[in-house]
Amino acid sequence: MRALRHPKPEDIELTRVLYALSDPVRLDVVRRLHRDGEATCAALDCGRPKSSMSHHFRVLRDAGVIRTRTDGTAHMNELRRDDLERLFPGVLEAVLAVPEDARP
Amino acid sequence: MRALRHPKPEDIELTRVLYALSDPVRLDVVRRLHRDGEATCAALDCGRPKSSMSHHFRVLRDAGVIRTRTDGTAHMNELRRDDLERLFPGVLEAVLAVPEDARP
DNA sequence: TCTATTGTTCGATAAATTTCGAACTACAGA
DNA sequence: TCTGTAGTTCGAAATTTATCGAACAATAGA
Repeated sequence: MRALRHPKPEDIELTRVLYALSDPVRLDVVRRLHRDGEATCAALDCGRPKSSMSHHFRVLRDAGVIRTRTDGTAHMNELRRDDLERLFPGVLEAVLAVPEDARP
Repeated sequence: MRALRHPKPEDIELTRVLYALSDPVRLDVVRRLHRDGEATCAALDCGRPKSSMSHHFRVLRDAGVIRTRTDGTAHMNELRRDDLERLFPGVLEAVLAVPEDARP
């Protein structure tokens, strides 16, 4: 697989992070990573085809929201809590604290 | 002028709020409203034509981020801090706390 | 080595968004 | 009433995004 690009902390932009979090599918992924700590792409599929999910993972990765490491043939994803908290204190925390059912 | 639609608190969605905040122009508007308390559309133009700004105000209004009241021929805008804080505690606060220059 | 399993990448299509000028509405004031 | 000011709405064009199937790449295991 081609190397997965992860932006350096200095290159993470707030508007981009907010955009990445503004999609229901991606927010769901982020919430599950928050709950489970980390998970493979397969474990996070939201009923969509792999290519669609791959797109969403890329948006999250490019925005700096998640970090993906290779583990065999699987890709293990986790939140970049450390970087995000340092750059935008409280933002991710507050978003994750919102009850999931608030609205579809 | 046609009545400006403001979603009821129960209809405000997190993903929509995040989306509204994910645009540089709109985030700038929100930051200025935070700093100045309230402002007319004219006072908030970001060098763009009125029709473009009007579009952004509508996105913010439809998402539930701002409230617009008519004051003569002017439209006075303010953040819906109360509603947002009750629905999504800390989200707006955290976003507004991020230094403006963080990144273009 | 052959075969699954995992994901990514490539097109292509459909749907949303952004942007802007022009036309229009509403109110205030001379 | 006539004029100016403040914003919205209407198209239309240009970007961007989302989605999905199909093809491809990489690793693990039999």
